[in-house]
Parts: sequence; C-alpha cells; structure tokens
Amino acid sequence: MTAEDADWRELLREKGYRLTPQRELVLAAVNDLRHATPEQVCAHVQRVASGINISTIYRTLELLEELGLVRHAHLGHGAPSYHPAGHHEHLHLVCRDCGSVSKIGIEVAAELSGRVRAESGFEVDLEHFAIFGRCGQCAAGRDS
Amino acid sequence: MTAEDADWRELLREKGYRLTPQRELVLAAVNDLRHATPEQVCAHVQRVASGINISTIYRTLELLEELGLVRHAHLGHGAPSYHPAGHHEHLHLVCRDCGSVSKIGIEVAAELSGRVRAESGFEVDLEHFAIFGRCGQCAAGRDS
DNA sequence: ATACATGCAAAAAATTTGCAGGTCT
DNA sequence: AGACCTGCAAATTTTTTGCATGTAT
Repeated sequence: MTAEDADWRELLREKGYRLTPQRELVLAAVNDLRHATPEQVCAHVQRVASGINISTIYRTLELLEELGLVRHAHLGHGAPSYHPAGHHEHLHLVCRDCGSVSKIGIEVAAELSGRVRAESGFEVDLEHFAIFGRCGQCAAGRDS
Repeated sequence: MTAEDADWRELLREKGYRLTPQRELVLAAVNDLRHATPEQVCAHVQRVASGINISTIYRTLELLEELGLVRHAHLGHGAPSYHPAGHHEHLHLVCRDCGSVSKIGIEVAAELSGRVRAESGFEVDLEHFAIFGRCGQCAAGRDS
C-alpha cells in the first residue's frame, strides 16, 4: 500500500464514509483510464466486479469528487469525463469538425485568468469546460 | 419587413428549405429571448401558437444553426442555450457555488486565442462552452 | 448491532426518430 | 402534384431516486 492509498482511505473515514470495494475499484478505474465517462468507468470496473451497478458508479464518482480525489470536465454535449485530481493541469481543445480532443497546458490561459479576475473578480477554472473550435488540420482548409 | 427579414427568408430558399410559420416563430423567439433553452423557446412560441411541438423546436433550432442564424452555448450540465448569431460576442462565466451566469467581452481572451493558435493551430471559439469558476462574490469567502 | 452503501427497477429529463397527414412552392 | 415539414407518440440516452437487502465498522 502506497502513501497515497493510505491517504484517501483515511480521508474517507475522516468524513464518516465507509471504505468499500466498489469505491476502491471506481477510484482505481479513474486513475487507470485517466479520462472516462461514467459508462466507461462502469465497463472497466465490471471487468473485475461484474455485479457493480451503474448507479453505484454515479454515486461513487460524486463522492470521490466531493473528497477532491477526482474531477470531471465537459468535453462535449454528452457525458462528462472524469479524471484523477492533482494531475498536470491542461485545457481540452475540442474540434467542431473532426471531433478530436487535444490538450494544451493551462499556462496559455495565464493572461486570460488575470484579466478576468481583474475585471470581475471571477476565478476561472478552465479545465471544467473544454474549449471549442477548429483544430489545425481542419482549419487548414481541408474541408471548409 | 426589414432587410434582415428578407435576408434570412431568401437564405432558407437558397438552400432549398421552406418558409413555414414555425420557423419564423422559432427564430423570432430566439431573437426575443436572447438566451434560451429549447424548452424555453418552445414555451415562448406556444404563447402564440399553442400547437407547436417540442420536436419541431429541436429540428428548427438545428436548421437555423446550420444556416448560421442562431448559435448555441453550453452554460452548464443541462440544456444548451440558444442565442441569435452575430450579436456582440461574449464569454459566459458560470459560478460553481452560486450558479450565477455573467458575461465578459471576448477581448479578454485575445492573448489566449493567439497563443493557442501559435502553439497548435487551433482556432478557439470561446463562446461555445462557458467558463467555469467562482464569481467575485463567492470567492470573497462569504460562504466558502 | 446498526447506520451507511449497494443493487435493482422505475422515474426523470433531454433528445431523437418513425410515420401518417398537412402545407409550402 | 409533390416534396418537404409538422405533430404525435414512442424510443433513446443519461442520470437520479425509492427501497429492500447487504455489509463495513
């Protein structure tokens, strides 16, 4: 058991929650998959524990997010994508034409964050919603 | 009939679409409401034409978007928000704590747009997804 | 032992689709 | 007239909830 393992188990108990196999499996799945929808997490967990129910996945993801162990982002119109918290932060770029999702370091947004904070006091979290647009390939005119 | 009116009616025909009262009403509703979910557009239109069906709203919004007359943005986990195209462009700031939605001119994102383009060739459309975070009031600690 | 967690089924919310009948051109 | 459009109902998709049973502590 690593130090990290110990940390979150303790965190669960501190908050009065129980440590269940389902919770361990869901957290492990998010860490394995890095970015996944609830359905994908469910499929992953079911490879080991076929009986797990999708509603448990939803309840558990919500709990893990409350504890700050995972976060979710909206990459499109559909299901949200869950990822481990504390990873290297990045923005998601979603192409309107080909649908590809790419990443870029949040440092490109340093100026925007500062200007928004200065103008309105709003603290931005650019990871939560993807940034929409057209990727380099599609913008290169191939099809427009 | 204004010049604008003539424009979009012609646009419809050019593309081989028909001009129907439903389409006129839906476009008028989006222009009236400025920002509205399909349900809200439906309710607005039904005040004049009670028989209109929600599926017609969805089909019409999709059509109007294809024609470039309206656009939609994702302001949260729920339904998308439709607004007239060509209005003064702005970003939406959605507060994670109080849920408020505020606006800010896109010029705050000039540098980000430039850097993303330079780094990856991606052309950003910051209006499509809202920017998440914490508004000035909530960040001020009042209820954190 | 007992409160919290899970599985299951049904409810909800948001869209989408098949189709028969109506309407714009 | 004829192709396109609309209303209606039913199917989808994604997420939530009620409840009886199971289980971590």
